[in-house]
This record gives sequence, structure tokens and C-alpha cells, in this order.
Amino acid sequence: MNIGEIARRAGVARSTVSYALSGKRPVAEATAKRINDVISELGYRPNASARALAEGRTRTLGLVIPPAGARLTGVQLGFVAGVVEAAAAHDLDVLVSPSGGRHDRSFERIVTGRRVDGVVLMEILLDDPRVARLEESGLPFVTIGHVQDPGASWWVDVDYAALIRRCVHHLADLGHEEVVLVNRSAELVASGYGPAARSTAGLLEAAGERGVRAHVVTCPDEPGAGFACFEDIRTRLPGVTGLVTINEAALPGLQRALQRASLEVPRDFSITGVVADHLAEDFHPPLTAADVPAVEMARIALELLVERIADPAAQPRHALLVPPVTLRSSTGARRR
Amino acid sequence: MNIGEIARRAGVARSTVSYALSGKRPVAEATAKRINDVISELGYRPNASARALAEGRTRTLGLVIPPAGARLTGVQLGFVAGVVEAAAAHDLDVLVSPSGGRHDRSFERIVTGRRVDGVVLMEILLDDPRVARLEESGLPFVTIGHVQDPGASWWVDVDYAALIRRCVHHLADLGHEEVVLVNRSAELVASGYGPAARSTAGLLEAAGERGVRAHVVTCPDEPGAGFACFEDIRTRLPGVTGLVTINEAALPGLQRALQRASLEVPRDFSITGVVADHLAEDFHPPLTAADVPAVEMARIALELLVERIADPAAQPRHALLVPPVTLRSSTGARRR
DNA sequence: TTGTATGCGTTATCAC
DNA sequence: GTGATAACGCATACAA
Repeated sequence: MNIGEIARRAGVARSTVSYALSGKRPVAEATAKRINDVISELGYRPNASARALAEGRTRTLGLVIPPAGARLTGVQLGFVAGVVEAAAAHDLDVLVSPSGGRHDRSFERIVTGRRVDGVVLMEILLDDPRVARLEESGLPFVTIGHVQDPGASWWVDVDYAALIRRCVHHLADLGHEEVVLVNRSAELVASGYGPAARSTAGLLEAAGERGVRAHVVTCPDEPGAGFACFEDIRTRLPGVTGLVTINEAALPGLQRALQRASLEVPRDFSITGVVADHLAEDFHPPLTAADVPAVEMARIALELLVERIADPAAQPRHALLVPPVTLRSSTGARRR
Repeated sequence: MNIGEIARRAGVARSTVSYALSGKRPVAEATAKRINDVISELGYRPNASARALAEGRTRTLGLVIPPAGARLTGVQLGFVAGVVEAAAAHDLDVLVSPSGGRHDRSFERIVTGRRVDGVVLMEILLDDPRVARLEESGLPFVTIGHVQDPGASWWVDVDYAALIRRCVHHLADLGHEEVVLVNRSAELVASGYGPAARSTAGLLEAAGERGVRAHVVTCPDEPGAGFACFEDIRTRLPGVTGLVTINEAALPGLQRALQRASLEVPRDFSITGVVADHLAEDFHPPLTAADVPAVEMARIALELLVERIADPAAQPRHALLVPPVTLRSSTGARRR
């Protein structure tokens, strides 16, 4: 059933039905009622493809997520949930594409098939081929996370450098003199993942400011790796009394290793970092941390994208969030 | 740029380009080369909406997930990842819709906007209005989980009753005489969530067979709730020495409560259940459990859907998986 | 082997 | 206020 059928039954022209539906031109009350009656009787809804073809827009957004197979972290999950939710609020649909590199078929379909009006790209690298691809395609897009040149594009991010710096200052205030940053995986660091680099920078900056000895270790995004990582820290860096991390997936493992080592938090050891809000609450003891407002970030990204789609000539905008470090119970004075 | 432009530059008719692209009719080698050269030079890709309109199919699948806001469990996350991954392998795109009840706009768009060729529905209720809606719409769909009448529809599920039954038998074998099932939330149970009902049935059946005292408690899908739930069990049901659960989200809380109560697993208390595979490994100690092969289930669901789309008249098919209970370290002989 | 013509279901521009 | 009708970009039946 199509718009012509509705028009026929209502005894009007197709265009009149279209206008009754869109409201883009006045329709006599009586006609409108007749049309609406037929529509609701038959349960008619316009064909999305036809509408997209005629209108030149799909009312659909693309969301590029890390390749399937990789388990999403809490923050990443928040991004996805936030984008989907915010899009639904705008009556927009979301097409998800699990894409790693540049020559991904799914990603390429999204970019070049004109099936979306815009794209949200998450977990980008400092120099990301997908960003370049989107730029040359002319498709409006917003990234969660930002590339090297912050002024030239649309993005939302959390200021990892500032947050880690604050965490280290906090530890220094508590008397800790040697700390370690548990970063994301070595592969991610090597491929130029922004948060990894910026966290390290923040750590070193704060360490310099406070005369704290600082170390960085990489750790895959898994509980088991967190466990192994901490055991390694204990043997290789025995002087460390404070840990700061952006690797939330490793947290359960770190927790278990702490316990295994009979270290009581925060009495014997302090731990803090940048993690998804709910994870901080679930840690035991509750984690003093900068809570990444993932859902909120996704919402902002979506608002920016909608804005950019509406005005393709608009100047790039971005948002750099600096959520507070929330004091909970995982950090304490260094025990001498 | 469109197919006409390619045709013009290659000096052929539009249909020839179309056929060269689809291969549905032979094209002379030389013409094909000329066309392909132009296509790759201009980076042409057919417009998805136009193609969908002409072809009558969208090469897109719908995936209905629990409402945004609800944090996805490990198993649910596996479903999403599995569907997206399997769809990508078929060169199909996935449109996600976060939908709870029947009158959801996003869900309604999917069902009635002809923007997808089929739908995967997850986390369904025993009597789910969305299933009814999809049935009356005529859109091919497959559910992960199954409704009351198992023969009439396409689905894939895990046999919760059998698995919980096995878990209870296992506990009985170890000498446990009083066990508790930690179910999903009371709301979910009340709304008629299949796994919740079937788990209870399996528990009671096994308890009857083995003369074990059995209890059921509901618990929201959160670590904190798991903690509270276990505290409650200890006070209200002090004789319980074994716990079986399908609530993986509560697991970290249960674990913490166990520890808080100074109960060593499995020496003092046994715990088992049905959970996502990776969670079982991450539990401490590793959880003896039936591992839900979520990604695999999603893959099967997608294969079924592809099959159903290809042949709308095909007889309903389904798959009821009974993964083994993997022995790890969280269950042991009852201590007298 | 290739070209022509029509239809897919809308929206939007004319004309009345 | 409303009705024709031309796009939108592609696939395909029909001709040649």
C-alpha cells in the first residue's frame, strides 16, 4: 500500500496526501480528516526508501563502533547507548558499523552509499584514516575523541590529560611519591590512541610539578590482564603506592590482585583514574575517580551532528569536558 | 554523481552500467573495463535508497534491543555484537532500535517504514506485544528467546530450564540440601520474561527430583542489588549452602557479599548458574556455570533470518541450545 | 551484446 | 485549496 492508494480512497491527489502528512502546505480540515481516516484505517506509513530518494536525506545516522569481536568497555557502551537514545529522541534511526581500518566494507557502505545523513565516529586514533575518509567524502560527522588538530573538526571529548593530572596531584597531596599509570593496551598505544597519549602526558606533567616518580605500563582491556599487570607492578616497581588508570576493563583484575597481595585499599594502596561512572561505584571500595559522562558525551555528539547536518557550512564546534574527580574511598594517605 | 553520469562518461546506456555492476547479464569485457575504470576513477557507489526502492529490499536488518538507559548485560552485549558481526559478514547493515513496549516510535518505524528486510528481536517476553506486531506486519523476524508456542515461530534460545536443572543436580551431587535461585528483577519476572520463568521451573523440577529445598529470590540487574540480595539470603535463608543464578549483572555484588560474609568459595559456599562465557572466567574463583554462547546464538539467529527472508514461505525453524555446564572452581562439596 | 522504456513511492514545483 | 507531473537514482522487462 502506498500514498497513491491512500489518495485514491480519500478521493484526492497524491500530493494532497503528502502535504496532509507533512503539513508543508495547508489542507482543508475536511480533506485532512478524510485522509487521516483512511491512513489510520489502513495503517499506512510512507516508504522510507522512496522518501529518502525524493527528499535527499535518510533520517538515519551512522554510528561507527570498534570492530565486533572486541568487547566494548563500559565507556564505549555508554557512547553507543547515548547515541542511540539521543537519536531516538530526534526520531532518527541509527545504523551501526563495526569498523576498524579504512577499507572496511561496512564503513565504506556507510560513507559512500548515501544511506545516512551523518556519522558519529568513536574510539578514533590521533591520526585516523576513517576521519580522513569522511572528510574527503563530505558527509557530516562528529567524533567522540579528537584528532591532533582540535580546531578543524567537530568533536566531543574528555580532557584526559587534565583528569590524569588531577588524579596524580590528588595522590601527591596524600603523600604518595611513586605512582604508576595503567594505560590501555600496547597495541592501542602504538597505533596512536589519543586518550592513551594524553593520559601519559598528564601523568608526566603532574609528576614533574610535584616531584613524584611516575611509571607507565600498558595493559590489555581485560580483567585477567589487569591481574597480571598488577602482579608485575608489585615485583618490578615495589615502591609504587598509588595507581591511576584509564583502563576500566582491567579494574576487576586489579582489584583481585590487590586483594591477593593482601593490600587493603586505601590503607596500603591508593587507586584512582578515569572510568565510566557506574564502574566507579561498583568498585570495592568505591573508586575515587573522574567519572566519564559517556551517555552525556554521546548526547552532545549527537546534538553537534544534528546541527552540522542542518547547516553544513557552520563553523566547527567541539566540547572538551573536564568532569570533577569524585572523592570516594579508594585513595588515602600514604602509609609510611 | 549517479549511474547516468557513469554511463555518459563510459559511453554506454545506464542499464549497461547497472548490469556491469550486478553481473545479472553478460557485458563485453571491453565495455566492462571502460565502465569499471570510470567507476573507480569517480569513486561511484550506487545510491542505497534508490536501489532499495527499485529492488524492493534494503539490504538492512533491524535489531531491537532493550530500551536505552537499561545497561546491557554481558549476554545481551554478546547478542548485539554477534548480530552486527554476522550481518557484516553477509554485507548487510544493521539498524538498531531501543524499544520496550509496543507503541515505540523507533520500533514502529522499523516495522512499518519498510526500511529493513527483517528483524532480530531480543529479550522478549513470553507474551510479547512486539512479536504480535511483527507477525501482523508480515515482516520476517527471528527472536532470541522464545514465546509460549515454540513451534509457530523462528527463534534461537538456550534451554534455561534444563541448564538450571543441571546446576541444581550438580549441587545436589555435592551434598547441598538447600539452594537458592537468584533470578532477574521482580519487574522482569512479573512481566513474563521467559528465562526467569523457565529457570524457576528447572529449579523446582530438579529440587523435586533430588529432595532439595529450593528458594527463589528476584534481584535487579546490578552489582549493588546482588550484594543486598545475598545479605538478605544469609539472614532469611541461613540453611542455604548453594546458589544458582541467571543474573550475571548481580555477580560482582554476590561475590563481594560472599567475601564480606567471610565465606570462602567453594569451601563454605557454592555458586553456579547460567552466564556469559567470559564472565564465568572472570569470576573469582572461576565460575562453574553453563556458558551462554551469546555471539554464537546471534549468529544462528541471523542465519535463520537470512533464510527466512530468502524464502518467506519456509517452515518455521528454531534452535534450542543446551551448552554444557563447565566445571570450574566455584562449586564444592557441602561442608558439614 | 547493448539500448530503451517503465516502474519503484515519495516530495515538490507548477498550474489551476 | 487542490490536482497534475516532473524529478530522485536505480533495476529490469522488453527490444534490437
